[in-house]
Amino acid sequence: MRDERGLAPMNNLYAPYHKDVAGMGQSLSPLSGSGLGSVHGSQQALPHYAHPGAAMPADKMLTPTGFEAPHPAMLGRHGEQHLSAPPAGMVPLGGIPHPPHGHLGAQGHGQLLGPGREQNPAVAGSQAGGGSNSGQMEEINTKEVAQRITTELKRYSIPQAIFAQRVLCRSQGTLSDLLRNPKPWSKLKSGRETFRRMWKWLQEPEFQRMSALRLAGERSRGGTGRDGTGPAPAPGRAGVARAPRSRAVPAKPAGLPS
DNA sequence: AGTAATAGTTGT
DNA sequence: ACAACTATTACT
Repeated sequence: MRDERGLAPMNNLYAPYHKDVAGMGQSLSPLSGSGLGSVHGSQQALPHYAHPGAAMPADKMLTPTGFEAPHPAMLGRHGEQHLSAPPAGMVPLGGIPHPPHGHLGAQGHGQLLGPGREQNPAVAGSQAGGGSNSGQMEEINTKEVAQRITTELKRYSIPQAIFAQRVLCRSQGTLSDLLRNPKPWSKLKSGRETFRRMWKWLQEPEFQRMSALRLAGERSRGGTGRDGTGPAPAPGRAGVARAPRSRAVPAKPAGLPS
């Protein structure tokens, strides 16, 4: 019985467009009054992606004017081990983004992290006081990130295996371990990459997050009946040759290996 | 049955 | 030594 948080398993698809999970408990953003509200509601203050001058009208949101390169799922899932300095100047990276709307407490009771092995410097809570560190990533509070990822995954019913493979390019076991036993940033060496990806994912807008999941995990079973993922005569290795820039949702690149 | 968690092992 | 993978087990 180690169940935490009363999750309402009403959502099957990772679609952000949850009608409104009203009745779900408190995890739902309170402001979801307007249909679109819910989408951004979850997003804690979106940093506007640092866009000076150019405002980002809603109708233009499809064009990620800000970043398109730093995408794990987009860059192919092969060699990723080496992170080459992420595009600087984007996410504000702040201590811990506590959602202003407060959907925190999703669980209701205390965190499950308690046990003991927590040597994390009390970094959390550095939110007040103009902590906006614009600039590159500083240290990520792995504990917090892990917690948030766990929550979000549950919220959308995204299996670890999917998230791990699609977004982090890791295996399920690895993710599970990382989420349950996050090592302090200072103690991480190369594992930072993975956490960075998680962080990055959290920072993305809904549709983009889902895109990442769907991009690589296009596993439609039946449904429209048309999808080249069926037979897939062994794509072999490459096959990741998609257009560099797709307008609006890239749709589906191709079947997914693995 | 599906998903999450753990163990044990391997590669860098 | 760290990070991650696979396989296995446990739980829902």
